[in-house]
Order: sequence, then C-alpha cells, then structure tokens
Amino acid sequence: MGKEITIYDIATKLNLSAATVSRGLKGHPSISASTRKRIVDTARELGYRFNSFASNLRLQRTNTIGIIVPRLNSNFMSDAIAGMEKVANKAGYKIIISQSLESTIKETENISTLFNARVDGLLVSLASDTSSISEFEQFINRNIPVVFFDRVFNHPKCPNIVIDNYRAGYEAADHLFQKGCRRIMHIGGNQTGKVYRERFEGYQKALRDHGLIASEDLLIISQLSFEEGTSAAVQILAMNEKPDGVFVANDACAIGCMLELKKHGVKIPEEIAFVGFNNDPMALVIEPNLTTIDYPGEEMGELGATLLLSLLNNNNDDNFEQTLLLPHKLMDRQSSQKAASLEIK
Amino acid sequence: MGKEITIYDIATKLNLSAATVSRGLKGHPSISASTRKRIVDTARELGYRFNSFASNLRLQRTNTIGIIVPRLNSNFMSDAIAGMEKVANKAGYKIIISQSLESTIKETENISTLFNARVDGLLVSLASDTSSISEFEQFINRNIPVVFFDRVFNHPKCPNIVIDNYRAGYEAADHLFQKGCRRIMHIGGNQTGKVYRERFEGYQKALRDHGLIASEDLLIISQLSFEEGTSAAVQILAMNEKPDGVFVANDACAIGCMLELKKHGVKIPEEIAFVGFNNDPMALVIEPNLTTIDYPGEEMGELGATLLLSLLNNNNDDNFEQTLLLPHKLMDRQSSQKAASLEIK
DNA sequence: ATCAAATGTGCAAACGTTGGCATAAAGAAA
DNA sequence: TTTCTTTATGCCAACGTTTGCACATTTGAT
Repeated sequence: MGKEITIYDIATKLNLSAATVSRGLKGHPSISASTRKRIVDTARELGYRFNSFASNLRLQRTNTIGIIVPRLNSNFMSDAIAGMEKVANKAGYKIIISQSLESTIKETENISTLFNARVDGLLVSLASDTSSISEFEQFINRNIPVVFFDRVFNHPKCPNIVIDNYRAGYEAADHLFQKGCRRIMHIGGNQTGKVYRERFEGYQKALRDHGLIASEDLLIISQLSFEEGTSAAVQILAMNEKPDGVFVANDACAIGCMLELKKHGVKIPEEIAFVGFNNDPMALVIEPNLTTIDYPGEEMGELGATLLLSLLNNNNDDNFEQTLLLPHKLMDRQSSQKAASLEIK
Repeated sequence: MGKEITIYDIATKLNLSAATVSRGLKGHPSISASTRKRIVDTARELGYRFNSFASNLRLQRTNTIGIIVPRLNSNFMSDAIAGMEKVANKAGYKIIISQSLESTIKETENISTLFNARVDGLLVSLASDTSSISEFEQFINRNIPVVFFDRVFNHPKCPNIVIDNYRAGYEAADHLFQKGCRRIMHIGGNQTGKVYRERFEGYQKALRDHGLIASEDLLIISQLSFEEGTSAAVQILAMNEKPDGVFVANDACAIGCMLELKKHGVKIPEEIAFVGFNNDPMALVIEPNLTTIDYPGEEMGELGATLLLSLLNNNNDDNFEQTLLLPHKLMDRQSSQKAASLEIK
C-alpha cells in the first residue's frame, strides 16, 4: 500500500527536475540518451506508474475512444470490436464499450456517459430504431469525430463504414431466383435505419428485374430475433400460397424460422429455400447448412478505428471519403440448393 | 467549439466561490437548498460538464472497474458483462473491458493496461491456461480488490463466484448413466485451471460411483473449439470400442463433434448420447437438441459487480465469503434420450 | 443584551503532468 | 579571448476539482 511514485520522486532521486523526467519518459529529443536511460531505469526500479488523469487534465484529451453498439454478443460485433481494440491499443488508446441493446433511450444514455467521459472520438453502430442523430451533435459541434459503422447514418461530418447492403440484398434474392424460386419472400428488420431498408430494397429490385412482384403478403418485418423467426414460420404455415424461397435479413431469425418449418414437415430447400445474412456460426449447425451473406467484421473494426485515429491526428477536416464500402460474399450452402433438387425430380 | 465551462465560470456568474459550486453540484448538506438550485440551473444553462479527470486526480480514484475475460463473444460472457454493466452503471461506475483471447500473454498485457488505467477494482475470468496469478499481486498489494468469476483462482484475498463445476460434471455423467450409457467418454478442456478439471473430476466420481472405469482411452483433452469437436469425432470413429455416451465440457465442441459423427452415419442419441455444457443458443439448433448444463450468466455478472462494489466501499477487509456458488441446471433434451430409444427396440 | 450553537460560504493548497520560456554549459567560429 | 550556436536542463504556471479549516452571519437561549 506504499504511496504512488510520481515523476517528482524520480526527479528527486536523480537530482533532476520533474520536467526533465517527464520529457525523458516521453522520449523527448532534447533529453540526452544517458539521462533518459537513468530516468527510465529509475522509474522501473521505483515502480512508477504513469498518471493518466494528471496527463489528461493537463492535455485536455483522454486517449480514449468510445464505442456504442447494439449488442456485444453477436459474432460480427465481437469481431469488429476485436479489430478496433487491436488498432486502438497499438496507437495507445483505450476503449470504452457500451451497448444500446437496440434501445434508442439506452443509446442516448450511453452517449451522455461517453460525452462526460470525454472520449476523444466515437465509433458507433446505431440501434435499429434510431431515426435521428441529434444526440451526436454535441460531439460534432465540438469537433469530436464520430465514425459510424455497419448501422450508419448519413451526416456530412461523419464517415460511414458499411457493406453494400443494397447489393447484398439484391444478390441474395437473385441467388434464390437462379436456384429456381419464383415466390420469394422477405423477412426484414426495422426499416427505420438504412441497413435493413437497403437489404429490402435490393431484394425488391432483384424481383423486379426478374419480372416478379414483391407483394405485401410476401413481406414480414420484425426485430429478427430467433423467436420471431419461429413466429414468421407460423405465419408462413398459415399461408394459402406459400413462398418457395425466403431471404431473411439475419441468420438467427432465419434459423428460428427453418427449425419451426422443419418441425411441421416442410422440406428445406426442396419446398422452401433459405438465404440468411451475417454468416453466424449457427449457419453451419443448422441442417441444411444456411446459405448466407458473409462480411468482414474484424476488418470493418480495424478500418473504423484507423479512420477515427486519422481524424483525431490530422485534422484534415473535410478530406475523407464519406462512405467506405467493404466487400461481402454470398456463402452458397445447402439451404438454397432448390435447383439441384428440382432437377432430380 | 466553445471553451469548456468549469465550476469557476458558474461561480463567477453567481458571485460564489468554486468551492460552493462544487459542493452544490455534489449535493453537499451544508449548501442551502436555494443556492444549490441556482448552481444546478446555471450549470445546465451554461452547458457545464463535469471533469472527471480533475476529480480523479484530486480524489485518487477513478470510478472505473476493469473487466478481463477470455472472450466477449460467448453467450455466457455477454450476459455476464451485461449484468456487470447494469450494476456498475447504477453505482456510477464505468467499465473497461478487455479480452485475453485465452492467451496468458495477452492477459498479462491487459492487466498492465488496467493497472495503468488505475481501475478501482477488477472482475476477472481467467484464460484457460493461466496457472499463476502473480500478475495480480500488484493489485492485491495495493488493496485494489480483485474478484474472480467463472474461471477462478483461489487466493485468500480474492472472492470467487462460480458454479459447482464438480457437481455439474457429476450430474452430466450420472445423467448419461441413468439413460443407459455404460461407456461414457469425456471431452474436457485445459486442465490447468480449476473449471475443466473439476468438471472432469465430477465425471470421474460419477463413473466410480456406478462401478465404471474412467479409462484413458475414453478421455480427450482439447481447447474445446468447434473444430476440435470435429477432430474428436474423427478419433471416436477410429476407435474399436466406441463410447455410447459423451460428456463434452462445452457446447460448441460437442456440436462440432456431433455434426461430424452424424455425417458419418452415427445415430445420436441411439448409438452415442451427448451432454454438453453452457446452454449455448446453438444447443437448440443442432438436431437432436443438445442436453446441456445451463448456468446464470447475468446473475453471476451482477453478483460479481455487487460484491466488488461492496469491497470498494466498506473496506471490511476480511469479512467476505471466499467462494460464492450459483446454481446450475441440467437441460434435459433429445441428445441424451438413449434409454427411451433402447426401450423401443 | 450577551453568548453559544448552527448554518452557509470562502480561502488556499493539493492532486501529477506538461510545455513555453529562460538559462547554463559546452563547443565552434571569429 | 570573445561571441555565437547548440545542447541539455530547470522554473513555473496551468489543467479543474475537492476539502479542511476559518470566518461570517443568523438563530435561539439565557
């Protein structure tokens, strides 16, 4: 429980001034190599630990970046956060993580917490029903950079890092068409944000391009949970004209739906083919394995953090791309192989 | 980008001293209600935000607790962390999270990061191959409380929050026995830490109690990943005398194993029954649904945070339970219903 | 009217680090 | 030797909050 060692203690011991010790520790060029070495050695010997609060107070910056995400426990998110942590750590930044749990209210609370924690910048993936980012204005007004990823919002000052959800939605629906589906259903997420809306719009476009109609009764909007997948299946089972293919905007919901349909004897993919989204590990557990859209979580996290750090350092205010697109990939698996099974018949 | 407002600005505006403003903002009893109101109103009006660095510097505490976990992306962990965040937030604490990714080296780095961040306390679930907690001594020596949960280590100064892994292992193996298994295999995790060792020992005891032998060839030790489940299946397929039941120390590995066995035509549970551990969401996706041990993540997180906070506030140095046990529960599902299928035959 | 107690507020120092500016010492050019 | 650089270090104030102690004012009791 000994007292904390400060640079003064080191200075006293070496007959130097605190300023010299501070500079020595920081590798300032005007300190001679020999003095620097003595300082560093003594610091280690005395068990000195840097006081970031004093430093933060003095420098008016925190070397901390805040992260707000809908939930931590998805595969994508933990990859993304791992990527951010890697980049941030290397640059000497700490991270503070908070979850909105898909609630705009909780999100607002988190924003103030991070505002009061005086993070130097923010990496945000929005809750699905957030329809305005006015809460972020307090950051933007103070020139604290805000970078959105995955669940983004267009704002002239805030870069976005996303995949092309429109294109991915298009590809998913097109894939089902290529496999022989003609009544293609969509189970989509909250349409307030861009992500699920774009996936839906891509799906619609694909249908139109193939001369199909994206009719109302082939659309279910939900929160995309596993349980809501089950409910969606119940709805499907009650339909007179069932779909022959379903594009679900995330894997958990797709799997909940598939399990329930299977339980009622529906053959997948023969009767109904499925395409999901996210490439969740569960997609390889469900039988048949789920065709889904994969996208690079860790890379997105790294890119987001890198971009944020560059905004923090070079204050090239307007010299950035508004939107960065990352590639996605359709993982073609058994849940969509209807064509093959049709050929057999 | 206006300058930050400080208590001095508020004080000047109201013709008070900074000290009075500070006390007013904190609700100190010696400030009259009317003055307090004026202070709070003016603070809001001016857009004052509390400077926690100055406060931390002055008070020598950070109102931050550090969390170290093996990985964020398991269902259990995100529940546990959600529980911690809830409790910590309510008490006005921030949390800093870091992952060891099961590496003792990365864990050590995280420990120093959090040490330098001067967290007021630590909530830790150890990496699976951590065999010594000497790195934590720097905290313990300074009377910074360290609470272990789930993956724990016995240290007289550090409370543990766990489930009874020994008993759970016993119950899992016993369950398989009750269902008719007589060659019960165990796929266990790293035996360095207590968790997987205890599950293994419980399994051994159950076998002994039923007059069975836990022989070497019925034991596989691995990192318990999904992929290692696949390898385990390959080993099983190569065995002369195959097991008729397998207790796997986590669900991901159990599921990897089951999928591979099914691919080779092994009937589950008829030929080989399975019991997993963790109650991962995947356990309800695999067919047959996996019998597994469920335990309360969120509750464990809440309890851990509550305990840590109580250690921070009352410095009742020695007045705590060394080990807190939380209840677990065997979720009896299809993957272990061998007895029923035996009866049919 | 006098004194004691209670109430409300201010003063000033401390927390540990940092960076502009000043200065001392040493070497180089005249 | 004198003057000018260059190099290495020290001085000092500032960052914003907190708190022990002192002080002033009010209230109530005698």
